[in-house]
Amino acid sequence: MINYTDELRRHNLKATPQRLAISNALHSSGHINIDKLYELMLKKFNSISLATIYKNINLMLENSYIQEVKIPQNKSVYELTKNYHSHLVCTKCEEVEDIKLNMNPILSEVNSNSNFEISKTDVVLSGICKDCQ
Amino acid sequence: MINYTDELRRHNLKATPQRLAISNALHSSGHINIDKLYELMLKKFNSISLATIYKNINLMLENSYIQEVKIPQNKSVYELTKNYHSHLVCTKCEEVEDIKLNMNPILSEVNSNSNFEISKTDVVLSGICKDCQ
DNA sequence: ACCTAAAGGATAATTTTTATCCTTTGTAAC
DNA sequence: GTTACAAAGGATAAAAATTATCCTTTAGGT
Repeated sequence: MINYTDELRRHNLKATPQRLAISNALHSSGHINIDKLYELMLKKFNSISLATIYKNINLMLENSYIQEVKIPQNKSVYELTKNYHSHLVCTKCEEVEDIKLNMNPILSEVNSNSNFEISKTDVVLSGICKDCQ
Repeated sequence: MINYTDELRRHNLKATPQRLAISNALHSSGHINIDKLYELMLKKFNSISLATIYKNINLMLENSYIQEVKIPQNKSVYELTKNYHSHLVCTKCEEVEDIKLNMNPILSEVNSNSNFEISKTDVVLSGICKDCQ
């Protein structure tokens, strides 16, 4: 149970109990979608409003406290902002895991093929995870 | 104005005027979201229903006639199914373009780092396109 | 030309997300 | 520790996005 008070404040977010709980849910799940997050939060705060979830997710996104990961053929999941990484998605159990990949080969390939100035790369690799094989 | 009758039938889709028009809109725009597609279609069929757009997009996706591309911080766009490729998204003009990239460096990196069996890769590179620089 | 399953249009219903409004609370200043 | 106030939470309405329903029309095989 990590205390995210300072981390929230560093992103200009007041450290409310709901936000601390959301932070911990994101941390322990790694990646979670809105519905599952709401379910989890209801266990801690039996009267938390779905609007609170949405308002916080949006504010946390704006302040770069969290990131959205768009999953092919599925709902978006959210994660605490970390160093740059890519994602592996298991199409069977739907788990999402982080993976650090070297983007240089791709970036240099784009440079030589086009005049595009890349500022961000989003890579999602789908397949079957170790446990599901 | 390409005739997509056969191509539709090859994907078990009846060649209706609406579907032929959607096919051409996808072809000429390259990538388009639901709203813009609906706008375009209204110009051809002044009484086309938005439900028709949704029903067709979903059926075309199921039959792999088209593909969805999830754009970071934006709405999904749709494209006619083509050979595998990645996407460049301009964060200024929002245009999406295809780019052929060699995924082998990434795939072999995943192989050596994990036991994940990759079946699909989705790569979206965001930045500023040639025209917007 | 005929038949029938499938598609289109209109619209209702659902689902998802955002806005509103009032009460409560985190936090900075004293 | 108290106070003050902007900001956050909860309840709920509203809006936006997507899907379902139902009846009419039509594509495409016979």
